Amino acid sequence: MDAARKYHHGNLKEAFLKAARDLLERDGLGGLSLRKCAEKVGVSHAAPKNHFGNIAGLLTAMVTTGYAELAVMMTADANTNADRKRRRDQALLGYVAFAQANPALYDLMFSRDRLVQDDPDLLQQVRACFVILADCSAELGWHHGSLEDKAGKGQVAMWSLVHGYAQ
Amino acid sequence: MDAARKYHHGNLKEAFLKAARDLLERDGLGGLSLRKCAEKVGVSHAAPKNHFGNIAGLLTAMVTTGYAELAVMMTADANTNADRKRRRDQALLGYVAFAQANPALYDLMFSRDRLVQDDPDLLQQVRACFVILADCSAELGWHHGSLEDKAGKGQVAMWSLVHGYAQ
DNA sequence: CGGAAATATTGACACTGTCAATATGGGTAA
DNA sequence: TTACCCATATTGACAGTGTCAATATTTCCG
Repeated sequence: MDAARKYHHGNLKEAFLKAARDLLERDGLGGLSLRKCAEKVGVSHAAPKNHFGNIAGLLTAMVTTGYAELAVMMTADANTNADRKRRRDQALLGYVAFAQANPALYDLMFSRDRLVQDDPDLLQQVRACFVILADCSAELGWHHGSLEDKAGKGQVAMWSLVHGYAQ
Repeated sequence: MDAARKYHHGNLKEAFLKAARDLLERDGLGGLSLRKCAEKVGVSHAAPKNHFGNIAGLLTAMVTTGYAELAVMMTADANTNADRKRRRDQALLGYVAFAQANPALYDLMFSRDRLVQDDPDLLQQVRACFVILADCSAELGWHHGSLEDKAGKGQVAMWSLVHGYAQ
């Protein structure tokens, strides 16, 4: 059976994520609703219940893919033979580029409410992005002070800077 | 006539702002609605229309008062005879203290949607807070480079740092 | 082949923001 | 004082939302 036509109507989960992403960037968060997604996909309004539970689940899943894409954009040069400084610049520029390319999604990624904050998949992707930024700050000589400083304040400061700049 | 009993039911605008603030911190942004505010104040559900237009207007007015309070907390020591470093620390600590004391409101203050971004009162209060942070960064010797750097990058970096830390 | 489980639909419900029409009362000019 | 105007508040209605229970449909597997 075609992987895109599993079950009754295909891979509804990914279809919903794509529809939600389109609606988000086109009409903003205010123009995004479960029912509009369902109509766009061509299923009934209660279909997403099985896959996401509630709208927070859908938004959380979408944001999780956003963090995955962010990590990709920050590590585009990771496997090239560019030097460390070049890779660090790529990471920071990739971060800002992602925020500019997906403004509505980026805002949603930092929305306290509306998301399932303790979702395991979400936390995993967030940590992955944090690690990348951690490597950046480690290469900047910000790790003066204790090891705890290096593992904490440095990366927090790095994320704060680039996040504030992007915002 | 008593200032608190103007018109039919008193100063409804401030009453709504207070009710909205209470609901926001108690139940979060998801538990805040125009109708709940109206019920809490004791008026009909369409009463806020005259004062705020729509819910974005109410949230914007509430956020505007939030920025005003933030400025107050950042300048608590402004008129004392504390030295510059002391005042700068107070500003940054006041910023973080405000964010911790009003988490839901603080999140809302950085919400792109839901607010009327070009509201004149809001912009004025935001600029006031920005100026305070600008003074902080100016005292830190971050103004290397051109004057434009001093007036731009420095303050942006300062706000980014403290905002990211608070978040 | 047949039951079990996953998946999707239907219908309903409470709740939301918004609007038009209407009512109410204060301020003010005659 | 009186009559009018306008700011303010209420009522009723509407479309849209998320969510749930009950039901139907399809796929999977023994």
